[in-house]
Amino acid sequence: MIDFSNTLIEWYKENARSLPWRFTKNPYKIWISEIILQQTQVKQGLQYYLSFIKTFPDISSLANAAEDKVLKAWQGLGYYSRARNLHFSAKMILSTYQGEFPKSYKDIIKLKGVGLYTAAAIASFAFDLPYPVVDGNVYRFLSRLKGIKTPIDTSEGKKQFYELAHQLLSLTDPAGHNQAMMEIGSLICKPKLPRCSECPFNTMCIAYQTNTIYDFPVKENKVKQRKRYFNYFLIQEKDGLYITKRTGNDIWKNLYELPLIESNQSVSAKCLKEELIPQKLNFESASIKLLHKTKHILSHQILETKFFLLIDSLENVKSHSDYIYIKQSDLQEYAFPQLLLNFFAAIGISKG
DNA sequence: AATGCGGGGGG
DNA sequence: CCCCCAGCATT
Repeated sequence: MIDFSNTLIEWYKENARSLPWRFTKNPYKIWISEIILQQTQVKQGLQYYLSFIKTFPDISSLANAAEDKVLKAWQGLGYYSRARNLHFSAKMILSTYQGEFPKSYKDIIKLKGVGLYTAAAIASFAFDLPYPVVDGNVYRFLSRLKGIKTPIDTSEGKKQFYELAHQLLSLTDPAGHNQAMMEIGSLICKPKLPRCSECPFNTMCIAYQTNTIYDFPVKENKVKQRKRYFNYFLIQEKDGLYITKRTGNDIWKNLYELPLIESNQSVSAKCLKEELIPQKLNFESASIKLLHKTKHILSHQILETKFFLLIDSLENVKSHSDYIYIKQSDLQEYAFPQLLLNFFAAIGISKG
């Protein structure tokens, strides 16, 4: 296995991308980068990393911030529980570890939002500890290299790939080895059109040698998408409008949005005006007009969304204690889901 | 073991 | 349209 690791690390030295989190041993910065890069590509995460570090340069600045500010820094990136967990864990490091980032794998993995992959990444990159990283890139690379057909999304598969990665891991340079495993998966052993001719392992790669690269990795789980119907209401007053905070265990928890009625099918303006708005918002004499219509795709939900301009008496609006009146110019102070940002941009009210 | 959680990109 | 991406928490 020494040969494998040496070849891998040599390849990495020649081909690694220059990325900001690769020039630091600061566990805080490495932590932030790893959380941002969960299920997120480098191209999309890079700017968020730079601005996040600028806004929250260290553990205490993150821990002492309001959650709204942390979510605002995360706006548009998705999987917002990552931001909430980062904030929670920063406070936890302050109170439990006196502000010093934990140095052992067993303490690192106790942080909320840090699982097997991220703990191994932080432990190896920041502290040179010999824990193997197994992410999507590594699954793909190793499954092709060894011709492993165990589905990667089963506990048996996870165990098998973790053990293989552990067995291959360099003990002299676990950090470089781990970076290299993911980088070769990302740059060479890509899902589509992998660059096998440039791969230093092509002569020993089972998938390449048997011309079956697209048979790997094997996955079992099928994702089903749920359809939902959102009806949003733009309620304007003077130079401002009403927004509300999403609570509860659903998408976009703790982000802001417009007053909403969710229906179980597509509904007309007439139906909203005559039935749903009186029923759910208690507005008896609202007049509404369709402004914008869109389909927003999440990985697991399809949101058929309509936006209406709603006009009603001020007393009715104000009776909703969870509606917050803000000036349009203050929209940028609040974190909105991408769906709402798209709407604001489409009708030209402010740039969030 | 199964499910929920965003959003962008590529073929 | 499809699948993929530096995963994790909850149940």
